[in-house]
Amino acid sequence: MTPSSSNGLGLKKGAWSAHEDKLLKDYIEQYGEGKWHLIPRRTGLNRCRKSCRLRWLNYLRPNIKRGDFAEDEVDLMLRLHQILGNRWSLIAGRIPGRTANDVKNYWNTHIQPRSKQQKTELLQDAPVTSINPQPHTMSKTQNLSTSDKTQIVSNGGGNFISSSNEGGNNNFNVSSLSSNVLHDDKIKKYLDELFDDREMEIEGDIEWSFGESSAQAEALDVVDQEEENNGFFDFSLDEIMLNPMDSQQP
DNA sequence: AAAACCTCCAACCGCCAAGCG
DNA sequence: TCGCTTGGCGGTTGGAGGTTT
Repeated sequence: MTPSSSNGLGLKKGAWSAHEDKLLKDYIEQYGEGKWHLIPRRTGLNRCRKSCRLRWLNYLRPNIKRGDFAEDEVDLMLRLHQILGNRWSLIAGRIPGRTANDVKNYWNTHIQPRSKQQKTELLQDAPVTSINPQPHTMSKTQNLSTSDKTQIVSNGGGNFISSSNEGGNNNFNVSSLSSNVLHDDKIKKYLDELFDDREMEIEGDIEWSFGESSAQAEALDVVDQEEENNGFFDFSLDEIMLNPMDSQQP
């Protein structure tokens, strides 16, 4: 990535100049976000649509917070990552003023190295005992409405989700969310399905929509409530650091 | 003072899903 | 149904600037 280099199509790459920033900012203030493919044509910017979009989202957009992450922001990030994994855009949508790129960069530079180091030390100290997850069954079409008797509980050692749909056979449970069982493909698949389901509008009172930032916040308020009621997040930062979901990454 | 090394983060890349004709 | 376009995302890169030797 050399500054002011260009690709085969003659599009400029590398760092943005103040003039380019102004062109992009002026355009979006006039026409709004979206229609990224029109921006180079209308502004004369010699940049691809992706580059324009990224520059706006990560740098030019108003209310973007700069500088170090505050302790509460890091805390929130860790908790959300515990639930969502590397879904940086969802995590960022929950941390005001921070972009997905910010969150991802912070995680990769500050948290990941530390957690890996701790994990290595842990492995040296004691052998890891693999915990087999409880068998679970779950339908992709399972109704996750509030009428379900869904319980999220913590037992101190590990964090458990359990649920029972009294009317049907859709019983499932996940044990030790924050433990090494996350290596297990079945559990990972389950979590993927779980969150995929939650991203859809679910029959009932909860509207899970991760499309817009405000909606994301609303969706995750449910998680906050469960935290308050059930102590789902009753674990310390150090515990989280020992059990990151970075194991999900290939 | 300067070379080597390290850290941070802006930007790029490739992939995927949705929308549309 | 298929192929194309577009928007969006996560992973990765590499240059700039800071720190250490």
